[in-house]
Amino acid sequence: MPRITAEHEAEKRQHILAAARRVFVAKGFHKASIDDVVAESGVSVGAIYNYYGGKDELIRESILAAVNVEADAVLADSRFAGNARDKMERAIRGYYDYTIDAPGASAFLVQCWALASQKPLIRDLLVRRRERTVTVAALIGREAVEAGELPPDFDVEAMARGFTALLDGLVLQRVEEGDSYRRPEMERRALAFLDLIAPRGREDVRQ
Amino acid sequence: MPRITAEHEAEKRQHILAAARRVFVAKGFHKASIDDVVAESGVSVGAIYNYYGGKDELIRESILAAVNVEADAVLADSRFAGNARDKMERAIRGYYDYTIDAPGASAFLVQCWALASQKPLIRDLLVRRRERTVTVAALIGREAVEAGELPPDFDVEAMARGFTALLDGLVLQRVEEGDSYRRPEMERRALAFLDLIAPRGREDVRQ
DNA sequence: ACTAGCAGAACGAGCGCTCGCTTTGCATGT
DNA sequence: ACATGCAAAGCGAGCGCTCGTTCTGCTAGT
Repeated sequence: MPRITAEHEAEKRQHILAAARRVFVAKGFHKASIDDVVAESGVSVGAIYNYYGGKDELIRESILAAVNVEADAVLADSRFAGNARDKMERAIRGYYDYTIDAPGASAFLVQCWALASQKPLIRDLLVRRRERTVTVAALIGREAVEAGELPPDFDVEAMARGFTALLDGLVLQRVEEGDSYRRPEMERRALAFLDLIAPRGREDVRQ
Repeated sequence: MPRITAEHEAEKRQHILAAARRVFVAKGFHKASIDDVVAESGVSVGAIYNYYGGKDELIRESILAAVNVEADAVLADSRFAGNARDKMERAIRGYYDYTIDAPGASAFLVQCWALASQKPLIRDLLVRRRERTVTVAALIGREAVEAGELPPDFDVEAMARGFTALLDGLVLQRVEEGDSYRRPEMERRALAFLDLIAPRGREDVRQ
């Protein structure tokens, strides 16, 4: 006779995981201790080990959750209609919302990249994350080629990967800037690039 | 009566630091232990503590050295002559040489970014590193504006920061790709972007 | 003989995790 | 309605281990 329903269990797991995430953001994966999670969550050590196998599992689960949230956001935004320029702009704003503006999201991601060198499992997670965003960017690029907004022999795949590099690079700048970060200024960095590629209000850029 | 000369001392410091760097790359700053540095360098714990104040100092010094090496490379390349496109291309290739291709350089940098959230001192180092590369990129951009290769009201500063974001984003992709990394393919990602901005062999792109 | 330089044993702090005990609240018998 | 039993859930002191750092004694150059 279980005293807590499955839904209660899921809630508690969520509670612990959220606390762990906050600790990871504040201290980094390695410096964060289980005691920190205890203090942040208000749940005892023993209880935490009832719900999760250990620190490693907390790390893995928190990364998985973060990547999935981001993926949902990307997919939702990719259904947006418009020309390539509009779509790109929307993709950029979506990225800002979920990965740069969201509290701790950038700091958390950077921790993940640091772990990726040592833990192949986490590296794979990040690779899959990238493939997803590259896919969306490439889709937009191919549409632009078909619409004549880009030359037909244009290397869409390479451009798409370069574009995601730009977005991730802004995550790093977000971390570097810390409290002095201001979103409008940072948005301009991606949009200035967009202006070079497809200036606002122009349909056919070349040919 | 010192039995080793100052030059010998500098050599030994270098030897220890190089070993420490290799360990940091392989295991990350936190997982790396002094014992690992002992094993890698062949120098005993006691000796290491004769030359360095502790692990933190080893970390700080190794970061400082890495940033300085990179800075020298950037400055050397910025003296190159040519149009904006050629300069950008050269800057990209220089970045590949020193920060993406060089063994462990990417993995090391990513570790630094992860530390930056927790250690303001390291964050400052990275910020100064960025200002340097942004300065070079902005210089090229301003020249392009003056030469009529870019419109006069173009936001050079924002573009320069976006450009460094792109380069740093490729560092992350380098880490994600691990052994499957191939330089030519990755070069195309930055160059495809360049093609959008200033196609090869065209002097005046707009107006 | 003396001391700079080095080696590695020893130390203490801090960590993840276990384990035995306590608390909680539902199922059941009355 | 209430008391009782009992398993699930929670708790936190403590164990074992790793790590950064210190210390003590040895070696070898002068």
